[in-house]
Amino acid sequence: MGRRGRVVLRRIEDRVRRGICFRKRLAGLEKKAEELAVLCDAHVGFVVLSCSDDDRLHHFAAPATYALSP
Amino acid sequence: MGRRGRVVLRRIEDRVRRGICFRKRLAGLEKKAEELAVLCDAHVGFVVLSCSDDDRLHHFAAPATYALSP
DNA sequence: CTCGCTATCCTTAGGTC
DNA sequence: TGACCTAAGGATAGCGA
Repeated sequence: MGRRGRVVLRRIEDRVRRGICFRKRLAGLEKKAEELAVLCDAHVGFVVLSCSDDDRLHHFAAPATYALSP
Repeated sequence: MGRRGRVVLRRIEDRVRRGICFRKRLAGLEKKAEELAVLCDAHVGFVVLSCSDDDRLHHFAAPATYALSP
């Protein structure tokens, strides 16, 4: 189990595997974006347009932590 | 060395540490965004507005891999 | 298909220079 | 200040159910 090798930056040709990867990584990106917003006091927003999985537009926005101290 | 404990989702109060964390995580987010774009054939773009580090707007955009096969 | 598991790779906080 | 190093926590590909 687990990942076999290192990530190769290349389009995943298999449709099913690409779709699964898309959903998992989209969730991962949201988490990272939120962490950046909270930990580092920044507004973060992103848009993802799936071209060959669900052909949909996904978006996410996280406000910065309410500035308590400078 | 290495990280000491788990990441606590809370604004980092120390200005220097927050700034270092911001730059590292911004770079990490860019990498993740590009991987999502390439691996999963999606357009990805994001905007980050630093509220207390450099007070600047950072942006990033990655085009999907040119659709070779459906 | 979706969910949960986990070995494996990746990211990064804290440190040094 | 920035670049580099490393341990450790975190993300995730492949599977099983």
